[in-house]
Amino acid sequence: MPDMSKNYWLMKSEPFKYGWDDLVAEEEGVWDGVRNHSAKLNLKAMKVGDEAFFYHSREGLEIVGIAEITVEGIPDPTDETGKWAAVKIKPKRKFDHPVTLKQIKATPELANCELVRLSRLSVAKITPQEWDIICAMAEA
DNA sequence: GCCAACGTTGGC
DNA sequence: GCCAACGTTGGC
Repeated sequence: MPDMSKNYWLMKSEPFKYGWDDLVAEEEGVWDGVRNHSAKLNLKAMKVGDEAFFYHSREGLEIVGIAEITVEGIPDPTDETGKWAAVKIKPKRKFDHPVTLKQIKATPELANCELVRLSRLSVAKITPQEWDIICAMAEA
């Protein structure tokens, strides 16, 4: 069951740039480099304790695990203008069975999620219902 | 590698 | 303030 007291997200990364294994190796990573205003709004809305799916884009095309927000609302260290935001995350759980984009698209309840609708958005919001469904798929 | 979707830029 | 051109992202 999803915890209604927190928000759920999906963060995309290209595994050859920064993948799940890199986050695990670092133990805690800064999620920076976002240069999209919609994604920035999502980043700013994140709270410590929120959970996020970690999605591999371009290669893999699957949700590989869950990360947790450890620090919220920090300035993006890669940004000199001070306009962009970042958060820190840590790996929480790796999925036994990664959930692929294909599976998500084939699931009617998930067909309207931001990941599918706004394919270019690097930080997407996930509803508690969608969260629940995807977690269940990762167990199967 | 191609192309669709979307954001940004710049001329008017 | 509009819109065409261009660049980037990301699925295929």
